[in-house]
Amino acid sequence: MKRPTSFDIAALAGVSQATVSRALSNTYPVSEDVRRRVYEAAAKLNYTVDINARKLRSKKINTIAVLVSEDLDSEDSRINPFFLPLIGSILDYAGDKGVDVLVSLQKQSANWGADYGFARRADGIIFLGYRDFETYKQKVDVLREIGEPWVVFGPVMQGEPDLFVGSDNETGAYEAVAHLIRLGRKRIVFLGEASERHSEFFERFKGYQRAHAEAGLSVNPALAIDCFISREEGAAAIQRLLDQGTGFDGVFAVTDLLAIGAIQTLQKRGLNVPKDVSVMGFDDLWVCTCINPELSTVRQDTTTAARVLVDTLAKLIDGEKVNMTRIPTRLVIRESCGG
Amino acid sequence: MKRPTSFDIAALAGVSQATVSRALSNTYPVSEDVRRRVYEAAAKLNYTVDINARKLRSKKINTIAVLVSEDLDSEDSRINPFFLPLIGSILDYAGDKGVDVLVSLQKQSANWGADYGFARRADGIIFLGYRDFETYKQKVDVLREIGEPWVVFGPVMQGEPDLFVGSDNETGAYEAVAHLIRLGRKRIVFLGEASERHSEFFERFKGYQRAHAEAGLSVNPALAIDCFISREEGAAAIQRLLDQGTGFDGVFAVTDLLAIGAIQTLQKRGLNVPKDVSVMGFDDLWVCTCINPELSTVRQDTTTAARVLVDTLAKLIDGEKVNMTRIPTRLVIRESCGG
DNA sequence: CTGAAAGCGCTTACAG
DNA sequence: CTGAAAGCGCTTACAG
Repeated sequence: MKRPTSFDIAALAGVSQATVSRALSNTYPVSEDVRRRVYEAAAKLNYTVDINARKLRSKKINTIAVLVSEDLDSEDSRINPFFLPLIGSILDYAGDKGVDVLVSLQKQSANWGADYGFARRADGIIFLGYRDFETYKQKVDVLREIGEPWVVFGPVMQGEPDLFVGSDNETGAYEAVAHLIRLGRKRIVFLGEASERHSEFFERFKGYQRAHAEAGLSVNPALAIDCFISREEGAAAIQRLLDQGTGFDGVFAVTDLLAIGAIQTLQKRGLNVPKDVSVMGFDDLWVCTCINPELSTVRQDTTTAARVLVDTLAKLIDGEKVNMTRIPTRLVIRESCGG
Repeated sequence: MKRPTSFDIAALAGVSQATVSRALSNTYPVSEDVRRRVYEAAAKLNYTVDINARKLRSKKINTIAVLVSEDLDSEDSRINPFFLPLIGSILDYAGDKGVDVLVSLQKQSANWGADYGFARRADGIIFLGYRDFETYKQKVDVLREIGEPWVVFGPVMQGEPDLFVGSDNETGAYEAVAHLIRLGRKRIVFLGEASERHSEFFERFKGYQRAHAEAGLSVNPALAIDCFISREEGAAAIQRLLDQGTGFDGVFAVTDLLAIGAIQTLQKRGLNVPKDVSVMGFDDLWVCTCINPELSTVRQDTTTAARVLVDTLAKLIDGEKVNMTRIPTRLVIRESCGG
């Protein structure tokens, strides 16, 4: 039983093949009577348009690729948990728009050739993942050369002054740290990488600085702990600090994962959170309300982010100009910071 | 600047277009000299094969669709967290095999037409998500009719005696409950749906029963609490039990999410886990080690599951026979069950 | 090992 | 609103 083609439908409906195509694609006016006959014939033969022929002929692919970079830090999950609801929302929103989504896990080891292949599987690419600037730059340069639209969530991309989709990291961090200061915390650890290689974290560091400056507090360099984003690194960093005897009464972590690692170490060392140390995270993973004490954090709005990413990419695909979009964050106060 | 075609490469390399195709697809022998010239020309023009033309002409799609059913229970995440590492592993493994993966979130509200469209976007479909049997049956019947291969992770599908890919739920549950009994627990709650509508949970109930039977213990029907899979439902169920005054000293939950909800309620009511009540989950989400006490659980092997799903689907696509596959689970003992 | 040619199943000007 | 016809960019018998 061969799969039916539009010619089979045409024969059954008593119209030309071209008319079948027009009726089924809803692009040209077709008489109501013909339309019904075509749909009935299609239903009877279980016919669906061959998507590959349509894509080839129309030159519209109607598919976006989501390239998620593998997260080698974490123990078992290969994708950083923050990106999971974001991917879910992208699937959701793209689904509503009738756009297919190809998802690919980008291994650190993989050469760019693999991604490059996406250039004709999708109209554009969304990059997700905590990669440093250099990694993105390489990939993005190739895409620029072949004229393939792309967008990254998170970092500010050099050489693309108008293109930014990400949270308002500076304000989010500022509000979080200002809250800790308001609670009376004076020696607040900054847990994360404060370098321009990861601009989203660097912006959070700037918010941390501004909150201190506005409160007339100086930033103690010994409290800025350079580490990446996993729970293990958060735990290890706090352990080091404790071992050194560096005193602190607050922790602002650039990810919830780091904050959770910090809390686990603090508790293991007999310290009370939030009594002895207030802890604040960033992201608002669903895990925040599973742990004890529940984690205060800066919520990133993944639903809005997904919409903005998909819409921005759609504009780029259509050759339109895009605007830099900073998505507002929201401070979520729970048990871990006391007060 | 128009995108180059195989004719452009042919002209540049001084061969026929057919030879370009053969050199680039690695399907027919081509002389080394010609091969090099073709690859050089392709590289120079940034050429990649048009995947849509290839798919149309060759009739090989080389793509699988992962259809994840939306999880309406949980507060924010749209996909049950258990499926996340499984999806990650599918992306990983399929990527290694050179197969594209189309991921789609299936809304409960959506009509089947949406999925049906996948029939020609992908060679086959992997279903993921906790849906009851009736929901799957409907979809699967259509696929059977149009001859599209599919596979579901979890439930035993009626009418497909040879097709099963899932964890060995009965044994996993048996081992978990037997462990609780060995610790001296005698009144163990079964938290989850013990009905054939969800065969994976029903199998876990059978394991719960067998562990009791082997220990010479009778199963108390008042301790089998019918509830679905979210944290909220787990919390509410335990609350009801406590309010009723039904005594218990152990909880076996069919998902970690339920177990976490149970622990939160127990602690809120002033009970100590594991001193007063031992709690055991199922899945081994990464969250298990974030909470306090860390959750004992039955680990489902998502890496193996992903391989088996992709390989089984590949066999079905090739028209081969498949075997029923029960993937072994592993009991992971942590703080929450004491002992 | 290579070339000339047919054709995969659609969409879309071009006419009417 | 509808039909006849061209053609999207490949793969793959068919010959040599």
